[in-house]
Amino acid sequence: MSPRDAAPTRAAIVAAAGALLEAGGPEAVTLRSVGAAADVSRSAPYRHFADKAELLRALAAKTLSELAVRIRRAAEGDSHRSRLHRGCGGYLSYALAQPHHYLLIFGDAPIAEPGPELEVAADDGMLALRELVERAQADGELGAGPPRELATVLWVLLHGLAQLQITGHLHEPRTVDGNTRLDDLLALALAALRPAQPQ
Amino acid sequence: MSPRDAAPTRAAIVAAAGALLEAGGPEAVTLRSVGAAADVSRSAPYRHFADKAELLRALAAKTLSELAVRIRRAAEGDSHRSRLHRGCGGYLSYALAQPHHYLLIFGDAPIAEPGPELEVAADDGMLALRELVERAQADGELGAGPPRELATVLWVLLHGLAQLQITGHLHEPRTVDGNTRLDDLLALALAALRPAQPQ
DNA sequence: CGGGGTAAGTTGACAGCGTCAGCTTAAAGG
DNA sequence: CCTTTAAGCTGACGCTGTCAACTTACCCCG
Repeated sequence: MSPRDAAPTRAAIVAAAGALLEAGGPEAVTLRSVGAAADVSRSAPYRHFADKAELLRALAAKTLSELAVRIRRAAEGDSHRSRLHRGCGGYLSYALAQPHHYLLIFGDAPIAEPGPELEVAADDGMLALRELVERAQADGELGAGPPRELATVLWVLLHGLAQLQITGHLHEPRTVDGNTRLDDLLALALAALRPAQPQ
Repeated sequence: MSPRDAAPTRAAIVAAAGALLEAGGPEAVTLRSVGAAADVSRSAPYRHFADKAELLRALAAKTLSELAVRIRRAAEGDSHRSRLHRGCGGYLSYALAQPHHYLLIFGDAPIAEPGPELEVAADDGMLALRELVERAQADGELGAGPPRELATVLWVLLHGLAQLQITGHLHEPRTVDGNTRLDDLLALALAALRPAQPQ
């Protein structure tokens, strides 16, 4: 093996971890299984990452930047729903399509040291939401207020929906009856945020 | 030991698990440490619970019912803030005071089989939020809409705030500058939900 | 052109985890 | 008093993340 081309092996390890996470959830991602899937030994990742956590952080950064792309792309669509609604729908559908990846980013485990890569991705994600808020305010779909903080509130709402839906708490005992779908909750929330309905 | 008084040992085990969780987080709660703290051996819990997960579920039910109490108690207070605001503050302050217990209930781990105890507690919690919504609607602090679904939206918002604050994502890169506190975000969100501001 | 130097990769080992099997023990009932 | 029953204990297993020591293959410099 060559001491100069460490990058491809590193990429293979991250890719293998991502595939295992998507297929079998967090508990399927062990260093041994990742090594086997990337055709290296169980402790080869330690040459590229200090830690299992650091490996997962590399995965999280990739997913997070993808999320921002999805929000913007969804907002540009042309369904009958409002632009704000489309952007939020993009957030949710991406989160629900890759639940394990989403929870890797915004789940329980606190991010000890974000690292520059992850910070950039997180900033871009928040920027995408902020753009959404500013356009919605211009369109009169959202009331006045500081866009930065309103974007955070919107994020909090979307994250709550995504996380509770993924973990199944939204369906649990009888909080949401079978007919109330996630998208209806989103519509209801956005309607409640709409300012001063002109009758 | 007596074969008829299994209850006290069971209670001691649950209490020990709760104390360990609060003190040292989830990874401090191992069956071995729980056993040691309850003065039994490492596998004694298996006489009372099928599983480690079942032990934790017993803990979750206790915490969840306590949460409903806190919401109602906080709503009855008499600060200068609105009743809705006080109730929401009660939810958040309880979640942040016992972050590990909160994440045990509403964190990443999906609840496989809730069990009747947990269902009752969850129903009561949602009822407390629904009462809050209905009173707020009567006071004109919240717009019209189905109380049940609006309570779910409110819960989603509160959970998003609590979970992101606990995990540290809210403070992360630069989503919320140092001065913006959690309570300000709550106030902003509730203000955005207030219908048709006069003036 | 050949021998270090360097870093990637491998294997062996360790402690800690959840969990199960088999044993011991103590209290209750006939 | 002796049998039954269930609580509790110890030993063991496979799994995990992680580290240390070793091997190997490539690059650079003399």
